[in-house]
Amino acid sequence: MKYKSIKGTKDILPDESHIWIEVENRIRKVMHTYNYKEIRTPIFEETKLFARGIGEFTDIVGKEMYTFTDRGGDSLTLKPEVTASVIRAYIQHNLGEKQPLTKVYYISPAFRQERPQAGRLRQFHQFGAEAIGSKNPAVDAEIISLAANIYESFGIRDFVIKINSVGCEICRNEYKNILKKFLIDISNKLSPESQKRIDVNPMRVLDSKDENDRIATKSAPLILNYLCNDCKTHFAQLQDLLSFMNVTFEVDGRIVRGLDYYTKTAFEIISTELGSQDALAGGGRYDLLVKELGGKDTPAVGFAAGLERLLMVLQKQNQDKFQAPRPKVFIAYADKSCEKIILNLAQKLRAKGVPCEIDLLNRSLKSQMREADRQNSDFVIVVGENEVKSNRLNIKNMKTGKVEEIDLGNLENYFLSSNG
RNA sequence: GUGUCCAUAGUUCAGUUGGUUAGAACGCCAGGUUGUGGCCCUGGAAGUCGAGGGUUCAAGUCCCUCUGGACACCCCA
Repeated sequence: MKYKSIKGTKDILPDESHIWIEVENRIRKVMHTYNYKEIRTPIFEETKLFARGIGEFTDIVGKEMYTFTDRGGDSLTLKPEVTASVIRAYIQHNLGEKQPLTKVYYISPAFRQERPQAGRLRQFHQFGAEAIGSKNPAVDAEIISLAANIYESFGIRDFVIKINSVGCEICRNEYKNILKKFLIDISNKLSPESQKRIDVNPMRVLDSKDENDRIATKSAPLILNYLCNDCKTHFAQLQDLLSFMNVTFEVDGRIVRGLDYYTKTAFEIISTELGSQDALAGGGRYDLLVKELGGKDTPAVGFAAGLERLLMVLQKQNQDKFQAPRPKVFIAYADKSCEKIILNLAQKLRAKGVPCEIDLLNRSLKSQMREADRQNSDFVIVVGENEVKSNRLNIKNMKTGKVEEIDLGNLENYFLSSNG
């Protein structure tokens, strides 16, 4: 085997592509019930866009981006997440001038150069939504409910919604200093990894998976107790609204998002079914990003979710059987001389939108029947001398085994009526 | 980037302390007398044993390097 797909990438083969198509369509359907419209942005952007948008010192920008120089000497990057691109498009096309609130969603590949593991690929797929233009906590609530609704629409119930507020520029910085002091005092009890993080990103220490870190930070100050009045009210209102909307959630003061641009609301949807990579979706409010990227000061909320992780949960729960496309009719020939006739019949049916298949390998009738069975087609028509002479066709129902005889002229009608 | 385990037909796997032409199941192909699938029966095709190097009379089996995969850390979707 000479050529192989790149490490951490996967082919979606014909046997499974229909599942992706169906899942994507269902996601679209829920998005549309909330009146979000699809936006499609290029898979690569100027490197600076992500460095600026996501944050120079995040892991994503620091070590995970697929960055290259094109022949013109420009530094380009395969998008590691989609929000920055969406906001770029929002600003570039002045979407905010057309209407005060822009509600968009996306289903898109994303790229990060990490070591692959369960639920993590180098090219993976995200779906998500962004509502740009309102600071109303009702939008936060809508985004969270939208994300949750997508999972529910697939019959998935084994997930937990965790929400937090990471404050704004003012109260977060004050809190960070208080937290730093606390962490420095107990730093000898922390893991080496966490010790390094005290300066760079102290809030991340609270989110550590290390058992000892968890114990050591049990009495750590949580940001929820240090929010300014504005952030505090916003968070209280959000909880109130979610309760009114019958969205079940947990408040978790330790949630920190990996991207720098979040303000106020941060949330995660965690699967209780998956392994180590159990985050189905994450999101929150990012009131500073639009301005940061050169637009007007515009508040926004959004979420991003992993398509592969949704598929993993679906597979684990064996929730849904997605039907693959299949031919309704298989038209076989009894002998090769009838090939032209079956081509013609297939042509007629296809023109009417009836999916059908014929043999293209000069196979025996037995083989054709086997093929029809394997293709899971509903009906088989065998064309031979008899049919040509009588102008009548036998239609075999493959489920019941019964055969019905019709006039050749009624062929299309037969499949367009209740049988079709 | 770090760690652990792994790599043999299309797929899932056997393959003894190194020893002849590397096996099975499923799948695939063809048949089982006239023009009808599934079940069953018979036969067939199919492997550079991940790649490269080394040890040996002899390597799928032992050693090294690389590549890829699985899982975990880090981080995230």
